[in-house]
Amino acid sequence: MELGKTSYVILGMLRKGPKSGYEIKAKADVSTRFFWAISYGQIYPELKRLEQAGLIEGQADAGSGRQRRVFSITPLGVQALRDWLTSPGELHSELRHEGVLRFFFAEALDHEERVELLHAIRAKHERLREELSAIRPAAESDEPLALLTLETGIAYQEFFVDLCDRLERRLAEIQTESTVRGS
Amino acid sequence: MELGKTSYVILGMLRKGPKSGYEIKAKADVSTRFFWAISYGQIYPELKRLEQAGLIEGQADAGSGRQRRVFSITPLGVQALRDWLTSPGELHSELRHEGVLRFFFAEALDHEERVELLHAIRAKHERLREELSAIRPAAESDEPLALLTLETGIAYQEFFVDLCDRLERRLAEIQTESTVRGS
DNA sequence: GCTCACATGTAATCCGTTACATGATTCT
DNA sequence: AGAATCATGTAACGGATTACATGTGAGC
Repeated sequence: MELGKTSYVILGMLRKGPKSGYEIKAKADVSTRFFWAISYGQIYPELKRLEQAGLIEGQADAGSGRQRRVFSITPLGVQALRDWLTSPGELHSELRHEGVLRFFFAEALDHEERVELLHAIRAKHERLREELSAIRPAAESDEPLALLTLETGIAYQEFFVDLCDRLERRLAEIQTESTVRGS
Repeated sequence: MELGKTSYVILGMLRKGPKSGYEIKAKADVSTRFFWAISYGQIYPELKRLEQAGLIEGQADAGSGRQRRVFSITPLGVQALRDWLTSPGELHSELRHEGVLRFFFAEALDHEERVELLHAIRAKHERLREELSAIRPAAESDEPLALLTLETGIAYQEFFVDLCDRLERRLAEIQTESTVRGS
């Protein structure tokens, strides 16, 4: 069976312990979401596929009062996860960033509007940074790599915040130049 | 008509001057690709749509020997571009980064394998940084914002290169701790 | 003459989101 | 009693990639 990256998100989450589809989503929303998002529309069908392939096993949850299926990873699943983690070849990575895209085309704007754009981008990343910082205390008891990844996420948001500040200064220089020369 | 971000990439490119679909792709491949990629499969159908909507105009190219259609942006198209550039609301941004994803799940690996993973991620971003640096000289004569955006791209790749170095050091600390304690 | 870059397009497919539908349990 | 959260799923849709098909012009 062909496994997509999403399958590995699920396998990886289950390797940390048995979980329901709902729990997988909840955990992903405070961790992998920031560099690999997944949705219910993928999770439930994929759980079915992975079970059929023998990589995970589901069982009706007796313990909790709720009616839910909890999935555990099988040795076969652990092997599939490990194989992916160590497989050579292209590490897929892509970014879709409307803010930078707009900035690239901002020659069509005037100075004021460009600055506003940078402020909007900055605000967005600051919000994300705070969101991640809020998660941090809960992650401190976690596995060390999960915490390192979270810190990476925070640093990533900070990169963009600092970037906006830098770009605003550069923009001011450009503006002064053209004003002095009189355009 | 509904315009997606891809439409604005095309409008933005045409605002810098008339171009064929092929040229739009070529320009995008050395600029917007790094934060908003587009493919031929989107470009040609979209050119048709934009022309029907009156946002661009195509004309058979007489000048060059080749048979191609060159598109120009119309005043309506410029307005649509400006409207998008200044529109408030969510700035879409998403990242899909297999390297960080793997690192998050690297608890399933041993120390050696984790370091190898970081090296692979680092190598990838270093390659991208060099790719962008190679483009730079050609962009120096360009519009200042295009150059600033390119520099942003270079800084972005550098962020990941530095990140890998930092993570490798952190990994070494973790490894030493657990070795000393004897696990 | 051959190869490479220029040039345009479409169809199949994949991946993922969104919206919807449904219902149980826990908390206030 | 009512709201919020837990919980599972599917169908429609949208966006984008890939592979394929086809042909021309320029330079070696």
